[in-house]
Amino acid sequence: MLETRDNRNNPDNIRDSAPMDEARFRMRLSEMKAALRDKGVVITRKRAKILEALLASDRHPTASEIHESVKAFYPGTSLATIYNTIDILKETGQALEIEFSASANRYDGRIPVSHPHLVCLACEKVEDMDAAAPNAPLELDRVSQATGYDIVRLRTDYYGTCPDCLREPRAGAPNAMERGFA
Amino acid sequence: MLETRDNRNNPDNIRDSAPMDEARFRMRLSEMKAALRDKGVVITRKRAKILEALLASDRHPTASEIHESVKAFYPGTSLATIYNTIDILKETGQALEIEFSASANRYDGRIPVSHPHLVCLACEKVEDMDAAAPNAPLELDRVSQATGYDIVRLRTDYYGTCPDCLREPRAGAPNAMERGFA
DNA sequence: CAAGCGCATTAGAATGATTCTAATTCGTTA
DNA sequence: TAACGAATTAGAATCATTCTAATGCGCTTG
Repeated sequence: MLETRDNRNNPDNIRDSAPMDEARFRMRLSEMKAALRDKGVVITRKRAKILEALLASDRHPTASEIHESVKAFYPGTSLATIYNTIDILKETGQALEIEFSASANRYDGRIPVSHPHLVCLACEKVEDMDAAAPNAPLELDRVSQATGYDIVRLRTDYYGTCPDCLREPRAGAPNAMERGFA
Repeated sequence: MLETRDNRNNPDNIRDSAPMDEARFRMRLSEMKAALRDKGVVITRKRAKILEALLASDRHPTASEIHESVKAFYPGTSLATIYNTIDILKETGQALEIEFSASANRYDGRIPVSHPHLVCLACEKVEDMDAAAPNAPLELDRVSQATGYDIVRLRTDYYGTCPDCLREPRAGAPNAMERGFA
């Protein structure tokens, strides 16, 4: 019966923060490397670590978070290298940049096509939301048709307070909303 | 017959860059002033000019564009005052901030509830898109229900090249996409 | 194996939007 | 008119990101 599949009120139906399994991790990693090689970009050891750091984190990491991870293996690594590699990933469509003006940009290498995010204004967590929901390519086409623009990507993000922060509002820490994070 | 109303392929159906008429301008202006007064905020002459500058422009102006407008009337005005006033507008839900990390934030005082935008990566134009389309409050509720978040606003923006820029690509100017604008 | 070329990487300076600071001025009310 | 609090100011500070110019490293070719 249909009823058993109706789980619309189950948060897990639409929030997607599951850790990436080993198989998917490796698959995505070689996909990314292949895409870079196709562009004539050399996969150095540092660059490989950057890709891994990006994929390993379920936090939609910032450039400096990636930097920290990579420095654990290659202490001499410069932030500039992280930004350089991220630029290449963006150019090749292998990573998504989620821009913020009041805090550092976040990066998504796991799902490289436009998809919605949930952003917690209190703890600055960024989660994927139901990656399958809107069919991005279709949507880009539809809007291109309707507007005369040549639309290449879209951004759909929901801002609010996550369940964790609703449950235990941190008395201490200055909250992100006050600091203008959005 | 229905056919005459089917203008889905007409760009004007979904792009909304019409200038604001006098009546709507004045209505919105007093709405904003009322909202500020309710909060105990004094409407000084400078603040009034800031609100007007924000409403008068169909560009979704930056803070410094507003600053320039206001300085035409009150030359001594400081940028800090613009930012202060914008902050109050944000707090009272009277203006929307559209954040960019690679260029200045843009502000929308005309339609203060979440609605989609079209962003041209070449000329950095920001247009409203069919303001009526998704019912934001409803959508916030739906996503709150589904995720357990308390969602307070959403961002839906489409990035690409506008019809003008598709027609005449400017050979000279460094294009925004290359400069990382998004 | 040696030489040379070009990309990768680096440290640190530069940039630019935004926020902060501490002092001054303005508006309102008494 | 005095006095208080809010508004405003110039300029310094901040912070993520980009730029610069020099150095290093890995490949290829001879």
